[in-house]
Amino acid sequence: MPHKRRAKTHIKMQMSRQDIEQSLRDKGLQPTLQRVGICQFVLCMADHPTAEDVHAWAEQNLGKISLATIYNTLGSLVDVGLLRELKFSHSEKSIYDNNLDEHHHFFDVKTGLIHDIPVQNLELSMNLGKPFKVEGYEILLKGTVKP
Amino acid sequence: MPHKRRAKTHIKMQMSRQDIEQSLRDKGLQPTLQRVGICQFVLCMADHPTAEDVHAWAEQNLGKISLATIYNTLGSLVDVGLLRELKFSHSEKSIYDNNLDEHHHFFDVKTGLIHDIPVQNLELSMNLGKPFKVEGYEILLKGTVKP
DNA sequence: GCCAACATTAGAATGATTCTAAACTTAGAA
DNA sequence: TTCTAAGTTTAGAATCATTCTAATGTTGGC
Ligand SMILES: [Mn+2]
Ligand SMILES: [Mn+2]
Ligand SMILES: [Zn+2]
Ligand SMILES: [Zn+2]
Repeated sequence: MPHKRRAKTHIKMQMSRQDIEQSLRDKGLQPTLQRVGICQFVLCMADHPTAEDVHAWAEQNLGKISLATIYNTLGSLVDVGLLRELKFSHSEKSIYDNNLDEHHHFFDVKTGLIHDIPVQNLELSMNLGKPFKVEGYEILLKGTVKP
Repeated sequence: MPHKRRAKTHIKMQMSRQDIEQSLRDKGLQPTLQRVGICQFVLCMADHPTAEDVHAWAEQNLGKISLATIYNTLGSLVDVGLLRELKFSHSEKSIYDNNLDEHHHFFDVKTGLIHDIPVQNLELSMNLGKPFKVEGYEILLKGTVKP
């Protein structure tokens, strides 16, 4: 049964430039200007952005930057585990998730926005045949969110 | 709570050529040779095939056929509700589902196969904040299936 | 048989993402 | 410092599933 109390929701990590540079070094990535800039957005400000979103922000805030760099950087961040890559049926674009806690998602069909749902807020019970060995599951809720 | 008894699983509809032709007419689609052939596979034999799978079967069993026809036909079948189109995160390709009952899916990480899970076999309870109005959900289980 | 509507087709176009190969930049070592 | 190798960025080409285009073929009712 789900908890009665509302679970504390993921709070966006507030990181200084130095924190970001250190995180990158810790993961074996050089803290280049482009990477640090992209991280500021993708780790601290953005909410499930697409590569296109990241590129738009970067062009606006860091000056001209190649789309290849956006993809390279997002790919590296995913590889070292600072970011997750998700794909949903309603779009062909990947979205990047800075919430590293295990969680599910809610798709707002009106706005197209994705909201995080903490695992504690959902409970799944299953009754499958013996042959099925479940190792994990993803739940995508769909609906609308009140203003 | 999930039922104790195992739900009867979706049985693949066995349709004669005539049945298929009638279904197509009923939906306002001309029962062309290509369409009927594709339906034989995609409605009666296949299990979550990709467009590529359908094309391979069709080339093999119907003779030369354009990929565009495969996509056109699958699209029409989806439009009239004889088929569903699904996309999963683990692949960029759409898969087509002839199970029209509401159901969830199990992804076998070893074989890459998708299995249907009747809705009665899963029960989801949720405890979300007031602003969320849930209109539906998709559950994707992942794991392996015993031989 | 004739025609308009509908289908099929080859190949071009699209769009997200990845690759290529050249030009930069960086971190150390000397 | 200077040098160099490794790592990074970049423009543009390539990839791949899917959609579009526009020409050709087929059908069903008259
Ligand atoms: Mn990736
Ligand atoms: Mn489609
Ligand atoms: Zn998330
Ligand atoms: Zn299915």
